[in-house]
Amino acid sequence: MRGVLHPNLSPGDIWLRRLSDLMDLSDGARAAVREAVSAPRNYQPREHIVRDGLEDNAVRVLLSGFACRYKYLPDGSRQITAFIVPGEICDFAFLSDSSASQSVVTLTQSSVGTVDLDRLAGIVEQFPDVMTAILRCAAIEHGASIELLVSLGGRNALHRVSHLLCEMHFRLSQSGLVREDGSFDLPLTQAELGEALGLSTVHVNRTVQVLRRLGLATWRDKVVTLPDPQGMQALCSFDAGYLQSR
Amino acid sequence: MRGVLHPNLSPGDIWLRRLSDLMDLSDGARAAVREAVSAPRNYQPREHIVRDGLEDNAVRVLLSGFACRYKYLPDGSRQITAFIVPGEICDFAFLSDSSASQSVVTLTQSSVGTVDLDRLAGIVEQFPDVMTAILRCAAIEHGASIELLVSLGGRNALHRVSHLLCEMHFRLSQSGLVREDGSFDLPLTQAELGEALGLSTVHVNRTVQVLRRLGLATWRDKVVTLPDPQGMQALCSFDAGYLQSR
DNA sequence: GGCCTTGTTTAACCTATGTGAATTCCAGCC
DNA sequence: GGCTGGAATTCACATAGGTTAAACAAGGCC
Repeated sequence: MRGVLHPNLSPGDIWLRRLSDLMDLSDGARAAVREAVSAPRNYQPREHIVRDGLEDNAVRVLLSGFACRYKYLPDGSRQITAFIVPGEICDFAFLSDSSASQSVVTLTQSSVGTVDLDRLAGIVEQFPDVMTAILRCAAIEHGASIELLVSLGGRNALHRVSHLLCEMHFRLSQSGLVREDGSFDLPLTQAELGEALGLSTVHVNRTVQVLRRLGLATWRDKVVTLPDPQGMQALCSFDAGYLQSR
Repeated sequence: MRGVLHPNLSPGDIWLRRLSDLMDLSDGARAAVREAVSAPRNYQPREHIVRDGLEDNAVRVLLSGFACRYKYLPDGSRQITAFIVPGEICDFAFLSDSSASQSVVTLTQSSVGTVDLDRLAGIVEQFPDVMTAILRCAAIEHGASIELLVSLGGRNALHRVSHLLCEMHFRLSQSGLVREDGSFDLPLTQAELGEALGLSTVHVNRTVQVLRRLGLATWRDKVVTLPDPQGMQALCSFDAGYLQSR
């Protein structure tokens, strides 16, 4: 039956889509990429995908669900450093076998595909554009960290929250996960948002309510709607440049 | 006279030292790297090395002096995202012609060497280890951003300041810029420290004084001394892992 | 239907850090 | 030897956001 019911669907498609957005890829490269992604493995919510940056010679791509990267602080609290949405690479340590030990954990039920590192090396050798695309992923990921750093260092709570909502809106729309009416699933708790934005749960809540009162955002049952995306972006001076390839 | 007075000194040496620390390089690779670095160009304090991420096909390496990378916030204030010390690459945008527009500006009189991108491509092709070393630089740089992000999101003022001092101590010692007695030049103003750590100048000052009273750090005339590095590291749970290659 | 559990919301109070404005310090300079 | 300008320091006061705890809502489960 393999391939009969979904002759054109493969787990690697979502990653392929992401890479193709960042770099024009030849048909050969496209085929190689999509075939390189393994059968997905499923994860429960709060299950670790990567622990302390320890790897096993594979690139992991989130195929569905929601995850985050984080580091622990000495007092036991957790600083979330990035949210990971479908189509994105979970951890870029493979690029340099670096030792910056972050962990990656799911926030919802998720599925993850893996690409064997040796196999990827072969693909990259044959199709250098794939390496370019991956480096662009890494650069965007770095750009997003920097933007979060800027939020933490220089923006107040209202701007932090709205900037993050704008970012998620943009990223999820890239992956085709924003609905017609502008709403999208954001399966985070307010506590988790706080762990990323350096805010207490209570204050995240206060801030979300301000956005509601301003008519700029609603967030109920894990669904966010931005009725006035322009106004939202204006509020926090959001500019998606850092999420795009030039 | 060229080469006579300093037969073994070349502007590229400091970069070579850095790359060699991160990756064992063959003699051929070493020679290629050191010869690839152009004659240094000098910069005055507060002069831009890179503006808005705009490039001109060259990698820039800080050879001497002190610089920082930053982004402006909408209110005109500046968030410093990284300090750059001698031997480090000013901007990694060349790796992916990314569009995350940061600027790099000197903090002191500095000299900068450039490596032509085409030439670097040739070197990398012949000596892939050089690429590995550069990717490790990039990973460490990313690790440092993440650590700053963690500081801003989760550490109080005292921990932020001491963590940064520990980091500078470590990085400068890697470049051989820490003296026997443990002191090192830190040519920043307290205002600039605040722009990196998300603190007001006044509060940076208060915090430095606490460190002085604790006997953990002195900072006078742009010279920092950490009389008790262990104690300092313990105070802020500093772990240099993120600054090293595994 | 009652009862956990997890997440959101509200309220009262507290504190780390910001702000604005002097003041002091010091290095260069005329 | 006084003047100037940037940096460090001090002081008085303001506030954004943290903390603790309690109330509330809703989904799963026996």
